[in-house]
Amino acid sequence: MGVSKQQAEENHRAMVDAATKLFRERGVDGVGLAELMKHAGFTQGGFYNHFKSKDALVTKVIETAMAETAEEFREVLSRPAPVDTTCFERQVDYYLSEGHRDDIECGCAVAGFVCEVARLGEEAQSRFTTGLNAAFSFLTELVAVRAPPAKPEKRRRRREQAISLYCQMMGALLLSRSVRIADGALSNEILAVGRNALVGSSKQKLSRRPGMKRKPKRR
Amino acid sequence: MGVSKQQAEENHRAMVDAATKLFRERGVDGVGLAELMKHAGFTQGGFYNHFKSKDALVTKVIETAMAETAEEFREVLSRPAPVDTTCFERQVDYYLSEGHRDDIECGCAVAGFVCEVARLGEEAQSRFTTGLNAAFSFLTELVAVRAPPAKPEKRRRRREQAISLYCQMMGALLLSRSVRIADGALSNEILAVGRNALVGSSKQKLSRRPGMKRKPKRR
DNA sequence: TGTACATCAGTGAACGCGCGTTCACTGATGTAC
DNA sequence: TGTACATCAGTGAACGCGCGTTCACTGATGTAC
Repeated sequence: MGVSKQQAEENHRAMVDAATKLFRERGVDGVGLAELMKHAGFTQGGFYNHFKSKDALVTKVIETAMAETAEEFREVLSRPAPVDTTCFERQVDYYLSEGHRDDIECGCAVAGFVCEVARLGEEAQSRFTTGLNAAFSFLTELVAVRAPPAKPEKRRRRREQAISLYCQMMGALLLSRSVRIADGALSNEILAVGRNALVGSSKQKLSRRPGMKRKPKRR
Repeated sequence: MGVSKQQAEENHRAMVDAATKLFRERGVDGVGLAELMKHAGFTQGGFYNHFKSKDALVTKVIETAMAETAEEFREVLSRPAPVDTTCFERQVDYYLSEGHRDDIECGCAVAGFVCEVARLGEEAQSRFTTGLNAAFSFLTELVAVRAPPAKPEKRRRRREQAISLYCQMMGALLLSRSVRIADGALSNEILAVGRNALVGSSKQKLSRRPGMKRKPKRR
């Protein structure tokens, strides 16, 4: 009742943040506006001062979550890590970590919404697609480290590798999450297999290249 | 109003079938019992003659869908296909086909429920996990064709390949489905990349093995 | 084999409840003078 | 700078609606004799 414009903006963000977490955890249909507003710290009537419908909120959530995921991808690379790990390895290790698996509320938005997005509004689907394309572009740059600097015409091949990488990482993350409660050991195995297949095999490929010896610092 | 036991069993199956399709299409929370019963050809009151709750139906749906998926996997291999394709290739080609992508109602149950299962009841999660393990076992046998008959101690390695394969196939299928409406070209690209990464690279590996020439019938 | 009756799948109305959305109201913010 | 007032974020009650579930009832099925 009587709130500064700045405060109103902060409150708006609180609603989006609460929705992002709750939607990922329980699905869009599994969360009511009253509960959502309560989580954000308000009563339900105020919702329509900020969004014209639940659908509009969903669109905003997808857009925000995809942007935050892009941010997270970049941030992973700036974290302290063993000097002998490549960007690629660090990304895979993060994505397929138990921490990321358990953090459904805040993890990769693609994994969080991939199964719901086809049922959401047109705008939400559009934002999701834009975000996914951005993620593919980001990874396309990243996979370059797996091979010698590629010629321009190899860019297409690198994009294929990036898409393939994302499919495998996300698939492993989702499967790992799906059995986590019922079979924690299987859940961990899936993560480990994913890491090994992506990082392990990339190292194998490097070390197996004819005439190339495994450098000690590459371990 | 007065129905033979056999008819009642058929009706039961009709309810499960309708639920399986609707749940995959719109999610468990997105389908009400009244609509569900109508799709199965009945009025909503009769539901509780067959299930003690919606949750019990969900458990039955997961169990049934996982079993049908296993059936489907086996059936794919018995379909007519070019004689020079391996079982592995046929499975990948089916899984990453546009037909399978578009057939959300009846396709792979793992892909259909993977994002929802962690929110479902304990029993449903248990059935899902059992089915996923069965799928891993099935694929473990299948990936053997990618390499020479493995020694017993290589079984672990084949299981890893199978899990990795499923992650990649399912990841590609889900991503392809998620952007299908908003960007059909990207959706198709994801499928194609997945097929190429799995089947293409396996052929490359085979053909690249030192001193081994590509056999014509292997194409 | 024929008759009487218990069973139970299916009907359709009703239950309380939470959903998304609307609305009259409040009162601090922030603008106009 | 001080005063008067329009704005609008937030409140909380209310709306119609569809949800999951319950229930009295129907009547063909299938069993007991």
